[in-house]
Amino acid sequence: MEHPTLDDVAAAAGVSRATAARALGGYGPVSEDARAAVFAAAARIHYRPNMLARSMITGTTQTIGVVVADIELSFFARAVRGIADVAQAAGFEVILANSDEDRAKERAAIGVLLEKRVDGLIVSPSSVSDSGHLVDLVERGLPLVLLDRGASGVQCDTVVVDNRRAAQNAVSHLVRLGHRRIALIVEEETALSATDLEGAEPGIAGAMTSVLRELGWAAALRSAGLQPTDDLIRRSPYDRDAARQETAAALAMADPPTAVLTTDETMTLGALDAVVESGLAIPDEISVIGFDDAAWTTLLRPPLTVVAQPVYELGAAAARSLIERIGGDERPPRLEILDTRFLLRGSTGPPVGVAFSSAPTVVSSG
Amino acid sequence: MEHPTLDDVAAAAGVSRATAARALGGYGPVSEDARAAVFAAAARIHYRPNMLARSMITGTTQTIGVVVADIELSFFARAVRGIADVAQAAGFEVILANSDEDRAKERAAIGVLLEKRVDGLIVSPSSVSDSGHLVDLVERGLPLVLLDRGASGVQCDTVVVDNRRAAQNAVSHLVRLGHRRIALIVEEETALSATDLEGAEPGIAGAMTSVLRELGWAAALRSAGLQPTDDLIRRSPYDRDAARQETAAALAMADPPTAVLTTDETMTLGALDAVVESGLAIPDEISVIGFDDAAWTTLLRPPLTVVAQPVYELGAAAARSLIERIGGDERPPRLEILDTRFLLRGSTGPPVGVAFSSAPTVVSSG
DNA sequence: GTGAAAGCGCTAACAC
DNA sequence: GTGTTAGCGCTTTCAC
Repeated sequence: MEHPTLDDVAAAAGVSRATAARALGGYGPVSEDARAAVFAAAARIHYRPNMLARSMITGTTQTIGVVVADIELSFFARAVRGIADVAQAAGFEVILANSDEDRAKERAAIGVLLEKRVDGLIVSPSSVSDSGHLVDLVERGLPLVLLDRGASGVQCDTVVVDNRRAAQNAVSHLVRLGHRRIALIVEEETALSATDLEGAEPGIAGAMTSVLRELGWAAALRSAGLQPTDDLIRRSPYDRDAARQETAAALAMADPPTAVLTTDETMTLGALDAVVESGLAIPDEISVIGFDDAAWTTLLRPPLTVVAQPVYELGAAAARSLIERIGGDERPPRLEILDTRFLLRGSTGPPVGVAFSSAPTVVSSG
Repeated sequence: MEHPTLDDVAAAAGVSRATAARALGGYGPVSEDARAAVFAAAARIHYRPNMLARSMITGTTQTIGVVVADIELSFFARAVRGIADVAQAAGFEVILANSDEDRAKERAAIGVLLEKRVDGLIVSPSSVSDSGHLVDLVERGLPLVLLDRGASGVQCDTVVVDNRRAAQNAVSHLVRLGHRRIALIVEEETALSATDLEGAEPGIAGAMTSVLRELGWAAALRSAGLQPTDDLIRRSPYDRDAARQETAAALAMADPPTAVLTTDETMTLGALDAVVESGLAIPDEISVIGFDDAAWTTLLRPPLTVVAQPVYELGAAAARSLIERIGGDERPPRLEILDTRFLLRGSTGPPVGVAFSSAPTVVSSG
């Protein structure tokens, strides 16, 4: 039989459809004999409930939609694994869509997910400001959790790290080592970096991660009496080779940086390409701090000092929140902020000509 | 309105349900006026078709199930991206499940996917021999494509690379350089490596990739008159640190290898950990070839020589096949073999005491 | 404890 | 061209 139905089971067991449904569904009263007969029949004819039919009635599909920029990036791959594990343990499946940071793709993907009647959505929004479609979701009452970044005006659970502070800590470490020229290799924001950066500082989830990391970098410099000048901000298309070029340009300046911070794995790879190419010794001639603790960072000699995000946990936490919401949790939206860790390894040291000193005097003398 | 239905649209447009359906579905004859009215009404009340209801009738969900070992591994992340791109372009969504190479999880995942009535499945089977559940799928007529590995007795499209030959080529290169002690760092197969390795050699997709790579390694040695002895095969749990330990043990032998081949990224990371720890110079004291062209391999000094698989394309090809099958393609099952590339970079060179010679005499003298 | 029957939202015959 | 109608496979009253 192609797809045996409940009727087939009922017929094979010699009971009515209702009885078969009750037995299989484990609800309502069913006699032992009937139960046994139904289960035997179901097994015999390889019955599998049709979730589509069930979903039409119950209104739940036990499916969540996940929209990330690109599953190929290890950040999202790991986060999705966190989501999938929590979802699966709770009896949910995951439909995955890639947005490539493109609003139109994101909107389209969400549209399809809606038509498939997912019970909820986890989205890593491609824009902080252009979030009308997300607001719509919330207004319709569809459970939504934002992952990795916030979206302005969207009243829903959001799971992030404190990107600003994480970057600020990393740069402060460099400042403490005596660095005064600290470059930032950051992906350029297509839309709103400029507006976000002037004016009031966005909240913890009020901008794209790279913008917040840039803010943290700038804040650390300022609080050390240093200027986050334009020549130190190296904006690059989101692409390893572009990052390499920007970094190379930075290193070629008359007054080159003695340290660089990157804002994610792709930028780190490009920056290191340039550093390796330059022949500069790490950390003696140039200190490097990467964002994200990729597996390969410990393989380098010296191993790379990084800002590590709890990536798996970010996904898992998002899934947990979503499932609670699907379960009917009506509490006010939460902003969940997970801790980053600064992993001090070997790629950072005092700049040339500065003997290491734990005293901050080296810094304030600038 | 929570979820406006087709009836709501029809009512709002002042037509019957059938007309609304025809207009929205773009089939059957509809007058211009009616069309316009229906579309206007649909937009006004934010109508979205309920795919569940549609699927119940059409028998197609426009959804494919994908079961891989672990989306967190960059191999699968990239393959899934290939799948998702092709699927999405053809109007399909992807439901993702991780099996962790566990047959029970794989079976369970497929079961759920079946209940959700996916139109087809792409599976990276966790076992080559225990494939009854996959045979069932094929017998039921559900489109199935195997990714990265075959499964015995399963008559369906399979997309792989020639792992045996890829490994053989890599090792042959080392042999040509003059190496006579070439270790293999390979994940241990829980079940069937032993049986697979004695007896007749399995076909191109007749075993797990690591087994085939091992076979290739052994074949290359034998055809150079060398013995693939047990001390050179280093079987490790699938874990970076375990691979490091096995590699360290190999390097500590009285007669240590002068070259090592690994069988995937995780093994490569562990092996390199050990090599770096040992202080041996690459390639002067030890040559290394990795399997899979991870992004970081070009960052190392020297950059790593690797066997590169067309990972994205593997996924894309699987999705293409699957969608053809879903579309009714009834041709006999195909085995699609994509080409690997041997990327000669800096981590390979002649062994200590062997001046480089392009003549194979160095080899045959062994 | 069990069965008959209604109906989820849609498509697809089938009449008009 | 348009409307009416019968289901898809299931859950869930409601009688018995």
